[in-house]
Amino acid sequence: MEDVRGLRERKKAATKSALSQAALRLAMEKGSLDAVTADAIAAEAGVSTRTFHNYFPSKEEAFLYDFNELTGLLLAGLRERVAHQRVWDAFRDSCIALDLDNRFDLTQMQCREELIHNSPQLIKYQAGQFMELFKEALGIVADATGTDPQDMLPKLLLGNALIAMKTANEHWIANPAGRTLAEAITEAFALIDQGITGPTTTSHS
Amino acid sequence: MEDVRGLRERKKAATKSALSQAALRLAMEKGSLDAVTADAIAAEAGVSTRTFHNYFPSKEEAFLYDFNELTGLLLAGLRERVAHQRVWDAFRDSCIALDLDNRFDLTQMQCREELIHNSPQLIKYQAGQFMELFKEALGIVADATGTDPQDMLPKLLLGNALIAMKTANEHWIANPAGRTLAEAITEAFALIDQGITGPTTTSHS
DNA sequence: GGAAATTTTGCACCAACTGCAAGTTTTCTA
DNA sequence: TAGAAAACTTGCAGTTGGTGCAAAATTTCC
Repeated sequence: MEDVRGLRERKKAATKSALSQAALRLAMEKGSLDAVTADAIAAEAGVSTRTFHNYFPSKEEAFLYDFNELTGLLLAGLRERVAHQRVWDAFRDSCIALDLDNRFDLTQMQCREELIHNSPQLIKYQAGQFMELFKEALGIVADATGTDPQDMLPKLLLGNALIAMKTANEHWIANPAGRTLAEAITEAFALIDQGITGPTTTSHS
Repeated sequence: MEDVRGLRERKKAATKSALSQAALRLAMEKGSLDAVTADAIAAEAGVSTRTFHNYFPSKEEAFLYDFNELTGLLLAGLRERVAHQRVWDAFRDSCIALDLDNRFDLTQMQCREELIHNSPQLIKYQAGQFMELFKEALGIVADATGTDPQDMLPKLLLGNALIAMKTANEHWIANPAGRTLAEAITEAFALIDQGITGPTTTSHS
């Protein structure tokens, strides 16, 4: 009853995961990924430093590994849904379908969030990954709808969707009581949907 | 007729600017900032490598120096306008008031844009600076309107505004013919204003 | 069982970045 | 204006990140 993939493939996936986990664990221990060396991560995972760098170009990439995997799932969901839904709804539903809250432990998500926001390096890397996500999503939308990816409209639409996703996630992680992540996402998308630009005015007395 | 600030301050500003310019010039020469060493930038500006790192923590920061200065201006504009305008309009008008197209040479802006989009490192750093801009803008809005910066609404609003700004800039730089940057910005903000989420649907035949 | 393909690892190397202390330059004050 | 105080520049040593290369170890496939 071996896995379909050979031993080699399974081992590679295992070490990659082990390295990512090690990065996460050590960062939580030290309170910051910046305080963790690539050497330490490799040692924790039981491989050489050189091997660590065969798998990840940097410790930040290792730390964000499964976040990065999720963007793959998100894009796959988008690709599928965009064929028979408005782009906006397709993106929202793909976010919800990720089922983040059931996939990960809440306290661990909170921990990761804090570690990211405490490390300038991690903020940059995560932002960079968002940029890639944006670019790929733009390609998908352009393919599906025939719009020019150079146009402002699809960029604005997708940018807003990304903002909605990120905002909803952050907000729910910081304040998970009383509603599901799916509800938070729905709320964020609905807020933009009904025209976000008006309401927040200054309170002239 | 000396500057109000002493010689020392002027010299510091001059070297900082020289270093930034050197980074830009060398990156354009080599076709990529990644191919330029900190040593080379320091040499080009006529200071030691160590001094370079006294001014900038990385070559990326040096490259993005004036971009970063602009965010200061943008935030100042926002702080001022938000007292008597809707946040949305205040942000848009602050963007326009930056007067980017008159402040910089178009071909140089195009060059910078290309260099950034060809360097994963620069993309990350720029994205990181956007994050900081976002955070500071959020604080300003929270102060001015009394909204909680934890709420989703101001985050969504400001996120959308940032997206609009970035999209308009990119679009105008890639396609400056026939209209001013201010018009492009106005258009982008107007597109979101009138509800961006609906129009782009798939074209079921 | 053993050759071929792939992975792991050590090693050498370059580049980024920082702390520290000594040397320079600017500023301030008497 | 001399000269002390403050601030800036620089070189040096050291840590870390990251890559290319070739040898050793492992897995795969016939």
